[in-house]
Amino acid sequence: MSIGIRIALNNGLYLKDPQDSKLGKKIIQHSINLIDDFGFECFTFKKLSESIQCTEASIYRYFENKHLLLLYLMNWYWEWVNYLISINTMNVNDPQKKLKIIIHSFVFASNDNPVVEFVNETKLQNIVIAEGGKTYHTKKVDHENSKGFFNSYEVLVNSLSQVILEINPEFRYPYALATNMFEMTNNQIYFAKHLPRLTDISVEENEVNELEEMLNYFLAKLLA
Amino acid sequence: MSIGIRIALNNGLYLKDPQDSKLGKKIIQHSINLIDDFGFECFTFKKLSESIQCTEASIYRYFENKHLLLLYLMNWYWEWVNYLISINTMNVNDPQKKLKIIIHSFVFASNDNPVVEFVNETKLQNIVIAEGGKTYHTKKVDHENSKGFFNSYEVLVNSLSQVILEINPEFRYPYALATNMFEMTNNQIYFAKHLPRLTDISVEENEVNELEEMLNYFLAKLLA
DNA sequence: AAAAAATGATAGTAATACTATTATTTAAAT
DNA sequence: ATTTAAATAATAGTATTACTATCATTTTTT
Repeated sequence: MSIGIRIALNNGLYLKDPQDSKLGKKIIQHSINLIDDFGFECFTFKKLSESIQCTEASIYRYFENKHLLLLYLMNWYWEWVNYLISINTMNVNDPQKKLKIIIHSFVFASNDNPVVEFVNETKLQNIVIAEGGKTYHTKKVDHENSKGFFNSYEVLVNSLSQVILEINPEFRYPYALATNMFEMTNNQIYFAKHLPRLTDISVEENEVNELEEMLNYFLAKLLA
Repeated sequence: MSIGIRIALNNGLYLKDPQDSKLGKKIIQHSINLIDDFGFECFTFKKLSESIQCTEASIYRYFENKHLLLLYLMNWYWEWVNYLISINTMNVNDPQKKLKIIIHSFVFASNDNPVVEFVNETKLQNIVIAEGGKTYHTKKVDHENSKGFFNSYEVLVNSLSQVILEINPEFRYPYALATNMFEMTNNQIYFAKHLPRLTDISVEENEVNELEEMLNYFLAKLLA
């Protein structure tokens, strides 16, 4: 019955694949709602179980803890953006065009037609913006990295860095620049909403045109 | 007996000024050690009180909770960098030179001679890098911003953005660029240490020369 | 020496982050 | 359709966290 794609994720992220069951999908759906509404600190498996109307123990059969659930959501997002980029740049050869498409893909990732019915991409992007950094700012980062929990992000960064080098093979910091474009996107949207003195752009109602323009402006100067 | 400067901080950050007493200074000193060693998530006032050999209740007389203590430390850092920048750029008129000095000041903030004996600047910078974002990625950010808890960061960003405009008055995003230089600094140091595929630079033993070079490279291109 | 301020000692509570066990329901295989 | 297996519910329990409260004692200031 389901028409959507299935996002392939590192299976060390979960104990039981949430995409395989009704309850699993509800866990993803409701956790996205709750984290978006109340923030990751306030989010608990108890509240999630109340929201879903299941028991706490059932959730623990899918995810070891809330940190890994967040990392699962981040991986979902990274894979989703990878997917958008790959379908949008298919058959595009001009690297300048590719660059513009990549930027557009991740800046507007939340506006694209949702492909998986239990994931609200808009809310997911809000979570990436507000909570994403917490997945790797942990003492466990090295251990989790060794398990490949950040591979999807690295793939994303790698795609962008390749295009950067196609445009300017002399550019000395393709990975740093690629990473920075992603991080800057999240930061600037967040600052526009909460600490506006730290940015020049405004983001009203998730209208991110100004941000896209700024990223293109930065990249044009850097890669000239 | 104390020779150092006294860092002036927003008094809403604490219940009782830790700079005013022996115990207060110990709280700052030991919290820096503990957060650096074990991470902010593992850090509790219980562990802090054991480390200091005081009671938990005493710590609560200084700080409402560990989040505000972290925000206090961040503010300390921002003020410290503001101080470094202002003394290092005193009597410097050439904006290009000022820019270089500002960059050097915050990239090497931890290497400067410590001025306050109970604050280990190297460890504090590690905390800023690894935990800093957690201070504003909270549901309370708007409320705390309205109390001025991010003013010191805004002052920092403002100083840099003014120099950016002096160099290139046409540059369209001075605040975003300034903010991004600070955020990028922290991110790239962190990635070099933990997720090296996300960057091009290496940082061994807090040796950040490559980072400084990269920031200058980015800024030169952007402000040309 | 008296008063005020700071800290210690102790206790207690609600919430968090789990783990464990057994019962019941649902789905799959034969 | 029946048996078996898998998933979930129901319930209970524990150690830790993040506090708050009270009163005694020590230290500092006047």
